[in-house]
Amino acid sequence: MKTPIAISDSANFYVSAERIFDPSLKNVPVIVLSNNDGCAVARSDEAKALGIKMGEPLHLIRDKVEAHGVRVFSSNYTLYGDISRRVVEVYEDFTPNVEVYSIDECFLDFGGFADRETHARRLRAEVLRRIGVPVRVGIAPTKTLAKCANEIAKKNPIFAGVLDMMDERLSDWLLPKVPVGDIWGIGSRTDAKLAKLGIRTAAELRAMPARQARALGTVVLERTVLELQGEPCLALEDVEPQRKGMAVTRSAGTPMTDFDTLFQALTAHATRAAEKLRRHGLVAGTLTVFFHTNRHRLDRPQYSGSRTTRLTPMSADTFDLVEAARRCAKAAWPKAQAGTYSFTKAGVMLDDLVRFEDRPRTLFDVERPKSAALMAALDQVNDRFGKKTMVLGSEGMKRSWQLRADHRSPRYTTRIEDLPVVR
DNA sequence: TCTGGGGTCCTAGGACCC
DNA sequence: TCTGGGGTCCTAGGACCC
Repeated sequence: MKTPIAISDSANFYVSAERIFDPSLKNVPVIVLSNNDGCAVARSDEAKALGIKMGEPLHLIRDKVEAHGVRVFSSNYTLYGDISRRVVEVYEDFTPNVEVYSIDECFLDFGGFADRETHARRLRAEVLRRIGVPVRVGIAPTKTLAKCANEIAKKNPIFAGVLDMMDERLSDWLLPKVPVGDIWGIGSRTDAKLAKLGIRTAAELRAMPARQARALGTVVLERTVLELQGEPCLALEDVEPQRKGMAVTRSAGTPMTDFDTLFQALTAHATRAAEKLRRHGLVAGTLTVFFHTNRHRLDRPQYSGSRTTRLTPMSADTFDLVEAARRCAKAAWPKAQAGTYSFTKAGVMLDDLVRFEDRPRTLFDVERPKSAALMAALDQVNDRFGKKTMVLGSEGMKRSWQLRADHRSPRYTTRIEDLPVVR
């Protein structure tokens, strides 16, 4: 039998977290707002019952909030992070392998337990007893099916928070009742495409040939179909991956119409981004700046600008990042139509992150990676080891050149004379 | 002058997730 | 008037190289 995978998620997590410390919040409508207090991002069941939607702007629900005495909170991510870690500790008592998927969701290796449902119910009771947060558990042979099971358990109180869908007869019976848009990985765009083909349920998507799925969407949709068929394409990742990028983005309180104002905002974002990098002990290899007009105002002229630049050397230095952001902003700024647009959102994104201690110590100017000498070196490597080989190992090398397989792979520094190690 | 195959790199943007 | 922020992965197209 295939290894059972469980996913456990907390119900209305931010609200549940707030309720731990304030019993007066029980059984009353509660919402938690997004960063700038703009939208409702978590709602208690009572708030949902009032028709408050996920992501709904606060200003559109003011009347409801006042009429029903909805308790409103700004988000407190420090608190939620702490609660989340404590919930994970409980999970770790119930399974050897935990993948922390998000602040309120974990995939759990449920292999080797004879009575999975009882095990899940015990886990559920223990999280509630020790932390005070209600969770729901879905179990299935693949992550996508486990998410389905979790979703079904969430919507149907009859399951009392646990659904084990390892038995195929059970998924055969349930998947026709799951709207295709509820499946993990199917967003609104794909949902619309599938609707045109008359595919409305998880069971119907499961029946789609993998090739057709790939043609209609991408490899992602193909994997979703295979996972629905019970073939695992997504492994349990129980080691925390090195993060690949980070971003600092904000909506502007007052729209920005001139370059200096935009650059002022971007300077603040780049400064915060540099601090964030250093806090995590990282340096970045790539910086991207973007800005765009208000997407909710289609009656006004729209513009979105973005520009990416390489940071050489890789850096977490505020000055370097601000300078790079300035270059990018200038390049993306709509000079010809200056004054036409008012920008309401801007951000700085950093990619190709590596730990500070792993940063390449450059002995030659990587601004000119295509210098004749480097190209000659690459050719020489290719001649020697065949076209496929580009990544040079690091054993016994003397630093002189930097080579890599592609722009995302790690860099290696070596001398042409010392090329024996090739992978 | 035209014709190529086989690559990498870079950029921009789409789609989805929580 | 006010409508989030921070991530991941994938694809396409052009520039450029030999």
